[in-house]
Amino acid sequence: MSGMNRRRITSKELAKLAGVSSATISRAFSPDSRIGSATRDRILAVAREHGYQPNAIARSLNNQRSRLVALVVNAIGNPCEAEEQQLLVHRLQARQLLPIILCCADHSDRLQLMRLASTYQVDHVVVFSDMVSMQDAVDIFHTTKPIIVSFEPLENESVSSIRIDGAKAADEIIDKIVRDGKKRFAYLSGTNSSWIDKLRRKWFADALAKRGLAFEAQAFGDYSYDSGFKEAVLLLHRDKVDAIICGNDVMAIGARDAARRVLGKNTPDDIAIVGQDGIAMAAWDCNDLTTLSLDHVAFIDAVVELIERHDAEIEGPHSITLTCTARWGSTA
Amino acid sequence: MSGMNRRRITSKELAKLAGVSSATISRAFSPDSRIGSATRDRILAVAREHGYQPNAIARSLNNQRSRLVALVVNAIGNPCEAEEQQLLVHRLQARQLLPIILCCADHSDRLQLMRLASTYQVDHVVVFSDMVSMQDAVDIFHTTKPIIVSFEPLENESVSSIRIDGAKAADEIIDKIVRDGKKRFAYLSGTNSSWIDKLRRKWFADALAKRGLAFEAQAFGDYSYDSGFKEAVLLLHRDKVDAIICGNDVMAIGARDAARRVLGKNTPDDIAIVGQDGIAMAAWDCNDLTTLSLDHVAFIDAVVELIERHDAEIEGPHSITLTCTARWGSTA
DNA sequence: ACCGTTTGTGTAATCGTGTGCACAATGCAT
DNA sequence: ATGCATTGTGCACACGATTACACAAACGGT
Repeated sequence: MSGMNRRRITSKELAKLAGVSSATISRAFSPDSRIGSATRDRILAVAREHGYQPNAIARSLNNQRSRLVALVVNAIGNPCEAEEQQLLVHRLQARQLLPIILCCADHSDRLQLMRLASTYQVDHVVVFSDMVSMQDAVDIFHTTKPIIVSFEPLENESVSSIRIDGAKAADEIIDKIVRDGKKRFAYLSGTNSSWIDKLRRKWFADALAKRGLAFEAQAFGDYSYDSGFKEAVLLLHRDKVDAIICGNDVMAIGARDAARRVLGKNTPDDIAIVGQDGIAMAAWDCNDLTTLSLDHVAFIDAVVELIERHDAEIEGPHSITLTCTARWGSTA
Repeated sequence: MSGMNRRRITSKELAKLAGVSSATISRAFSPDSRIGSATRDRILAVAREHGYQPNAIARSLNNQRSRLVALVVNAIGNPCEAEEQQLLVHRLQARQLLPIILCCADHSDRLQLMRLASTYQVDHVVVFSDMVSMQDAVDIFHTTKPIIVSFEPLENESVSSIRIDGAKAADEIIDKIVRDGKKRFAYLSGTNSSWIDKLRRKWFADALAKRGLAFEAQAFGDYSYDSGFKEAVLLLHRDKVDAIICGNDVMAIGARDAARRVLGKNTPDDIAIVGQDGIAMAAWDCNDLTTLSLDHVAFIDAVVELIERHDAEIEGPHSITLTCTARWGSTA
């Protein structure tokens, strides 16, 4: 039992050992299939003894279903996505689906990476990353309708999507900050080219416009703590803003640290800082961030619902909309 | 080109379209194989036109190599592992290997999960998690020698391992804290049953013993911020300790917050707090943690080296040892 | 005793590639 | 012109499972 056997036993060999045909072996492992219960028990016993498990690769080839799911993400470590990734992986595993992670952030040729995954005949594709275009995803996985996490309405027949709406929550947050007397707002983007970032910014810009205000400055980071820290120093020192809306929570923490450490300004009295995502870390005592938050569980529920709908071969694209809420901390 | 075609084209169909046999199609996609360059160009053109890519599942079945790698981890979100996971996934992708994540933390039956992955004939297995035993990993992936991230010397023929040694760094850290006048030490474990945790604790316990001291209290958390916070309150209030060594950085941050918030004690004057892992967040200005740190890049380099050695079919187990270093912050 | 149905099993085809072998065509040296 | 090495291509089988079909055995009802 222990140690390393060079080769894995096949159904045909097991068949010989159990004195049956390989078809019967297969049936022993298919829950509802015509087979004598005595035979099944005997086969399972012999199988266990020899460490036999049906080869999923061969089964996938025959079935035309791999039970693999491609998850296209920006990065793994980034907490904004990590909590959702963790939840989704858990839900997939419970359904006996295996996730293949495609990590876009540091891979030079994202399209080639997606093509590689598509050759593995993945059953589902979930695109979390805003670094790949919807059209590329559709073209590359042309037999597998992708599920796109989108912030804007996508009108594409070949895509199911989850839309996220934070307009109302952004309005509440801006309302509070303006009533607190802040006047000069800046937006700290996570990237300079992503449509997700553009839409998030629009939620806050609209809320400001409603009150006759606008962003007086804008900076571009890379969703990291360090970039939040560095850009905030510039915004506070050069542009003299007194409120910074950040593209995610991690940059917001960096910005808060920069304000406190470099300029000696504290939240929320001297300046207001707002994050986005609602990661667990934002609620830690040392951070206590005000943030535009999304219910991660509801979010992943929506993804799973789309996957199931897809599994059941219900035709047509489908779209689910989720709304963000404001989570209040002591930074705004 | 755009939109969704129900079925994927096969090599036989493409063969008909290009006026060759399916064997020639296959050769067109194999870099060094005897084929006329004119034929290859023509085939690749037709393939591109029809969106043909060879089916990796079928190829794997034929090749006996899947180019899939199973990564057995505790969780995805947990920053301790996330940085390394990110690095490793990047390196794998550069080698055209696809990672399948097995997430142990929240899955009730970890062994079944590993068995599922093993049916996909993964080429390599990397076990990061301390929640599965070495023997289970060897038994389940009996044709695939696993690579185990271990903290103790493993003498098993069927395993390659990476050992991590933090004894010297722990000694340096304890030395500093003792010279600062601290006397009552506590250890805050991440789990109550893991051998990784036991060994980490031993590094510090040995360093204390060398100075005629010992841990006066021990608590068990779950590697999370909240558990660090809660257990630290108990340790400080009930056991009156003045130094807490934590099983990872995240719990250390929780403990620091608890000390400051609940008991009004500050580091490093009133109490000393030490983390482990050396995650990026530990170095953030708001944390500035003293921590037993591991060079993540060197660590992943070692993993990749073992994978390559395994790929080249170099026989025999191999083991690489890495040493931790102390990273000084303002908490101890 | 006969017929229809149900049950259990084997045979053989299939999924889409890769590759050893055979063989024709070409190039080169004598 | 002959012999030999090289190149390019097709045929056919293997990889390891699933499953439609066929068929024998068992069973129940009249």
